[in-house]
Amino acid sequence: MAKRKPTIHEVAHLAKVGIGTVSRVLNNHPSVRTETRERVLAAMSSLGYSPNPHARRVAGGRSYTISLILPVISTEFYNRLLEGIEQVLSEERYEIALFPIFSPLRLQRYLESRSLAYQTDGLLVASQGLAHLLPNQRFPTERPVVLVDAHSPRYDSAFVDNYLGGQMAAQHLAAFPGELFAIQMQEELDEVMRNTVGQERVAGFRDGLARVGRSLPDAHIFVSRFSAEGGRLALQHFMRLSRPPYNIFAGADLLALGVLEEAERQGLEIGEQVRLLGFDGHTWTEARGLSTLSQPIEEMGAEAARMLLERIRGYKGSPRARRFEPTLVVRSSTQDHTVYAD
Amino acid sequence: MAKRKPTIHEVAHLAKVGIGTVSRVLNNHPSVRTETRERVLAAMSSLGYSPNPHARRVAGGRSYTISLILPVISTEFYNRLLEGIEQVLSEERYEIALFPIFSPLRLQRYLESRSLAYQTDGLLVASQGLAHLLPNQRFPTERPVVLVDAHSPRYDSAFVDNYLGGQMAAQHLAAFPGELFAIQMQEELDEVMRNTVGQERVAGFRDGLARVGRSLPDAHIFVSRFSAEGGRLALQHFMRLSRPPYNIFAGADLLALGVLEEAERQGLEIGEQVRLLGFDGHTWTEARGLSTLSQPIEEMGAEAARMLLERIRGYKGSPRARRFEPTLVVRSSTQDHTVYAD
DNA sequence: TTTCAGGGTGGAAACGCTTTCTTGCAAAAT
DNA sequence: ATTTTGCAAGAAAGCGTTTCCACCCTGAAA
Repeated sequence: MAKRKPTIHEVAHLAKVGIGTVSRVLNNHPSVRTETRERVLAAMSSLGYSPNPHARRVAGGRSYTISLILPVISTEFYNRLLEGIEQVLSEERYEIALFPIFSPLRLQRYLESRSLAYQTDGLLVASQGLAHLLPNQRFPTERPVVLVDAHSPRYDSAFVDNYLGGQMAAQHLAAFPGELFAIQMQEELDEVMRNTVGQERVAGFRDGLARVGRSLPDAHIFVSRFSAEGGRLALQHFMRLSRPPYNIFAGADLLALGVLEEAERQGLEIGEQVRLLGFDGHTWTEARGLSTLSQPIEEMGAEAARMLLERIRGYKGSPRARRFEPTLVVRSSTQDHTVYAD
Repeated sequence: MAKRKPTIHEVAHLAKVGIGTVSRVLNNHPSVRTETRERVLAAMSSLGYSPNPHARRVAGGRSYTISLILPVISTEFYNRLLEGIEQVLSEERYEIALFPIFSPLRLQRYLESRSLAYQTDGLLVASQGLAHLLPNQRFPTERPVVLVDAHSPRYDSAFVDNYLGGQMAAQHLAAFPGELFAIQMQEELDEVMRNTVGQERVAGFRDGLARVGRSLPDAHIFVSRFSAEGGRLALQHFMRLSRPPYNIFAGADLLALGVLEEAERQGLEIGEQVRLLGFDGHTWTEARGLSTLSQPIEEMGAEAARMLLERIRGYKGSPRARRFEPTLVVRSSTQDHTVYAD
């Protein structure tokens, strides 16, 4: 029992070819006849074979695995990001090893050079404040590093312009009658987990409002942890401050969800007494009729993955920064039925 | 540039020994003379040598890595669990590869037999409903599997008795005057993410109350997502139902934190008008004076890790179940200053 | 018909280690 | 003095891959 995993030799034997040919099939080498390739692939799947990444690394210098370091907050966002990354990498038969940052301590472990995180072919880092923590702002590795949803002059990066998103929110919401409000994601207390995304979005909102002659009083900004319940508390808070209609920019779709829930509880009509704009563009927003600033999360992840692959393959240029812009998606939560001068 | 890393051969040559001896030094093999060992160590540090982990894994036939599959909810709990597991494994030169379940889709990928998760020496699975999803309730691997914070007759497991914890909460809180309330963690809608922990705790609470002749009306159970804000909403809800004092069993410390925050906002005194008992025993509860049912999370993780190591080393016995019990920690949140008959 | 090019393939060597086998040698036992 | 024991350490055989070289074809060019 406990039969060992099949090796390339067993595949070769079953397919009646040499091990060299099996290896060529594994690596998509062009000079393998289609008929041979198929026989080998059939043998592989019949044996349940998968190559040993460590042996690949020893022999060829590549393990066909990359590391993704990411925080464990805001899971829907990271889930989509992962999806985008995986899309690109799986086409190239790359695997992803995840390094979720559960705590500052755990992060420190990841940053030690002997960590498993550095034993792969490259690093994808999805954490804002992370680069700033490192000595010389560099990760302790010779292998390529690409930042995603973050920015640094040292490394390739792909990120969304959150400030711009805030401005777009301002432009959209300022057109409606009624007072303006914002819900901002609380910044983590810990330096290590620092995440300024919420700040950037609200700053853009405030500045965007200023540009059209409106101002956002500090009292109209509700700071909340990242949860739907936070959105509910925010609406309760706003209701104590003033009367409808409320024009609310929620710093994230999840916060907006709480506003929707609480509005329903309070009997406020969405699109009339409460105009609500989220941020993220998660799929469920469509069903809920929630207007939102849609981020191209998957594309951002895919682009980061592509840049990393290029680096792994030897590209040596200076760091590239790919900026993505959110898109305003208007739904019923900011489309009321009354008509006013336009 | 990029001079190649020194290998075991160069170390052996410099220290004037064979490569076998260098390897023995690396692996703390006892039969190396102290004098020889020191010569080898000196050679290593003078060359800046560090062993190639991939080569070790290929040659040794082991990956010196185990997989930990876990959900990404309730991060403090899992952080502590990880800590306990790592404690044991790092002593044995083992690394942990994490497989966080971000979504049902991602879980399905982990369960496919060709996943990276199965490229390691063993599996540690910290997810309640997971075993039930599998064909024949077995993971598609010949490697050893141990469940932690979960239970199944098929595999070794280490878990905390949540129902008992609920009963202990009942016994403690029923002694105080005033009405009784509970906050229960919402079950995930998704079958895959199913987590009955919240249910078990509240069920124990209800049954424990029944035993002493008290009952817990359904209206006194507030079901909330897992967030501090959920606790705040819960207290608001209870305040609408009845007057102080409130005796509240929060299904998790994080929910209790929200109750603390909201009580402060509402001017209710903890320990007097609000008696509050959490569940988990996280470290911050001490500073906040929160009574709680402390779970031996680290020990549970450590025990699971030990069982897995034994299996990896060839232990063949039938599945073992290790049950842990929570401990009641009484602090000021359930120690009021008034005196009544005891 | 012969020569040549080049695609397709098998197998040996290499990657950097661990592990087993073997030998050398000194101390203990006969 | 001879045999036995056991520890230390070198040599060599793997581990599961990639890569390179040599060889065999087949078909086009001469």
